[in-house]
Amino acid sequence: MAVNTRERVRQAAVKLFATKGFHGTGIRDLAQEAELSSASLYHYMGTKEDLLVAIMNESLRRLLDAAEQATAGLADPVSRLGSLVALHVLAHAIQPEDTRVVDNEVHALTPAARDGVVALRDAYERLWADAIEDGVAAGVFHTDQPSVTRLALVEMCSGVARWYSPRGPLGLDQLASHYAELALRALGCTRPLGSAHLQNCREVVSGVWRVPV
Amino acid sequence: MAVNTRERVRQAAVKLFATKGFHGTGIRDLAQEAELSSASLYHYMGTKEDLLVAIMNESLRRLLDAAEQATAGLADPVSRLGSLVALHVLAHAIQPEDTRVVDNEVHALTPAARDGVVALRDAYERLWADAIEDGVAAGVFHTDQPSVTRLALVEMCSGVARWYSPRGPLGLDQLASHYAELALRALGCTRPLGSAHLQNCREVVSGVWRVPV
Amino acid sequence: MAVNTRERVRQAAVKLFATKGFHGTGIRDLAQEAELSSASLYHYMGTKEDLLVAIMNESLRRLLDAAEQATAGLADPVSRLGSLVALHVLAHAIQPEDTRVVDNEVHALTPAARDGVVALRDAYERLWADAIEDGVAAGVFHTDQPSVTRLALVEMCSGVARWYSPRGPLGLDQLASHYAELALRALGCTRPLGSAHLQNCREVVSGVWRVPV
Amino acid sequence: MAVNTRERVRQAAVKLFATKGFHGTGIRDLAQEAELSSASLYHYMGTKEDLLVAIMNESLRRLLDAAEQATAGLADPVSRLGSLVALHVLAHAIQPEDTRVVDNEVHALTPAARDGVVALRDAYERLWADAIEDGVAAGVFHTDQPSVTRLALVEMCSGVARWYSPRGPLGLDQLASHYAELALRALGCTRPLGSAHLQNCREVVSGVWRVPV
DNA sequence: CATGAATGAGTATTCATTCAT
DNA sequence: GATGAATGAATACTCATTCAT
Repeated sequence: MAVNTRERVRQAAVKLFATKGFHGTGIRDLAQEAELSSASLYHYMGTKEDLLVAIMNESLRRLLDAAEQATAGLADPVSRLGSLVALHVLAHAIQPEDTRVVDNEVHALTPAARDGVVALRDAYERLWADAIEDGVAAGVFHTDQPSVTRLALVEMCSGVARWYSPRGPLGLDQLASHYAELALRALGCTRPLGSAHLQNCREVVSGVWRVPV
Repeated sequence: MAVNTRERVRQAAVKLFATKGFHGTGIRDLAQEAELSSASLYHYMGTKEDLLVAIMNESLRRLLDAAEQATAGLADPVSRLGSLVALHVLAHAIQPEDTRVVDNEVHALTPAARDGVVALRDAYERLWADAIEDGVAAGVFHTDQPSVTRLALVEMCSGVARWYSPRGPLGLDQLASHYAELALRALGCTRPLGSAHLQNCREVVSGVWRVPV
Repeated sequence: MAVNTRERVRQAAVKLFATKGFHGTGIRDLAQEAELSSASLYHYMGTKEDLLVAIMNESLRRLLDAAEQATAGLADPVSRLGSLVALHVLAHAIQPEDTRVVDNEVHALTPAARDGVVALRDAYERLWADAIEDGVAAGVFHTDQPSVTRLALVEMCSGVARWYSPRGPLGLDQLASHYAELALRALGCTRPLGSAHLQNCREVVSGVWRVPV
Repeated sequence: MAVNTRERVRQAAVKLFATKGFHGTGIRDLAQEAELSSASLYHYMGTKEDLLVAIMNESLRRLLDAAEQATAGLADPVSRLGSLVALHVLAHAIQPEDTRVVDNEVHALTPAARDGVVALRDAYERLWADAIEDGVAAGVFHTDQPSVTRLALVEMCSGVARWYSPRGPLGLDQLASHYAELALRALGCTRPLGSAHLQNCREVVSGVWRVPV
């Protein structure tokens, strides 16, 4: 019971923080969404900011874990970067609210909390940076500003959380492979992402977020 | 004098809305930033939301005007899309705060105000969509999901407002041409944006935002 | 407990609205009078205007109920009008604050709320109008402007709330019968109100306002 | 010019204080109604309360003057009381806003200012009290509570300001003589007010308020 | 004469949070 | 577990008033 309630609170918070922003969400909004009194809410959370920090850390932790799983054992930079893109896109497509909270509400964090979030984010982006740098070194990627390119590609993929709808005509597979193609092309690479890698990403996502994908 | 004060209020609002969000910015924060008492603030604005609406509409209006100027008379889809990318990137690099407000605070708008903002945004994206569709029809761009591609590219370029610093090593020219290259490559086009078009974009930006670029 | 507190808030509001007017009464005055913090006040009320509306509707509702009870079954216009006068005067003498709020603060109401109050008021005055018209038709009252006369008499009786003090020399019985005499005389009727009817009014008042009279 | 403007400010204040109450009327409302900037307002008045005090004192002063003129030289209590009633009613019918301010906004006065207003009011009511007491002594009026009766009659007549409209079917003459009849009847006196006295009241009112009546 | 600018104190209302029950 | 009650501090915004120009 308690576990479920705690989860309901978390989901209410994710939904509202994503929709109205952290500062735009009142504790009473949260209570209503979670179908609890506002006093009861405090059995399942610390402060409002604790809730935000937990959401952000968990979301980023999962993304990082998933990215590590998806690229574990991949030597080829094209496969690695393509997998990172596909995974990122899939994650943002199936968890758009969590993602938007992570992307948009950093400013609401206390400096201390922000440091932890930024550290996770940096670790995650390191995976992208390594893949790109390795690809450039291997001559399969072509860019004279690898960092700028990395930032551009990550932002491109994160944007998915702002518009993708599972009820639209575009399937997750198409979406992910389309983005992988865009990214690899932008890196000057014509080879597409192998469908085995895409399939692998789906499985990782499915496991990490415990959702059928 | 009054004109200057009004402008100071606007700039304070842009800075704080971009940094702390609309709901995270108090009227007292605004007053302090504008070096006014909070009561005096109300000589220069309507409500806090009026200020937000004005900022958003002006910013989008300028972006749309600039985009129309930059592409006016360009028949070639490659030049048009490249110019849109360069212009978008330049605008986001020199006005990152305005831009972040427009991108992140739509949720804080009243439905009525939101409609106006969305209409401007749609008009702007129409320019991108036309350029991409024309390029595909002309066989110079290759994508089987033009709308998705458009969204991906716009998001990629908007991301600039979140990390670019004019004090960093990367110049505006390099930035813009790099993004134009990424975008054109992603569209399966190897031809780069001509430097004359880039120069034209700089001039348009310089005129519309009245800033030397 | 909660019920008592709610009632305490209501009484504080009645007292202050009557004494200083609705707009002259601050939420802090209310809180102080009710011995609550101003934030706590909002557990027991909606807005300040909600409080005013509730006070007005309840007061008028009671007056209307009492008037209907006091005249129920009375066929004789002299008894009916005399009873209405006595009842009105008694109500205004024992509830002067509620009454003054109803009489003086209509201008502070939102149009929507005003409509409801005016409807109750009209229903109440209808009772007076009927009694007067019936008396004129029966030849026991003499006035060629029944509506004007009704307004004059109601205002005359309402005035009691502005000056009567239970600590003064005049008892409630004397007060009520004196006004009944004034009213009946003004209507050209020499027959006084029977003491049984006066007694009946006292009982109705006592029941409706739950106060020994 | 200045004199006219000052008068315009006074009239704006009377209108708004009567309609929305003193505390419900803002200095900006006043400025708008007087077609002046709120700063300019202060050339023509002291504080907002000064304006209220002036309005009240002038209104009461005029009423007192008029009452003294109307009854000067009248020995007969019936004529005196009838004239007071007629005059009061006429004054309230043609100056309903001034009157409502006087009647309803006493609570908004500082104690010091209130004393002056109450003194004028007492002097005025003294005229009524004398006429009633003289009539009782002379055996033409019959009431065992002269003070209560006086209060009742004054309130009855003041009520006119709350409902009378010059655009309605009832003329001023009819109104005044109807009220005189009601009052005299209530005092147990069957003799009506002579039409010469009514005419005299009209002339006094016309002179004191400088309005054709 | 007139007013734009300015403000300290005030407005009603909501905030996140605690705690006794 | 759950919540009604409670509140100090904050919210956006308005007040009556002054004053330099």
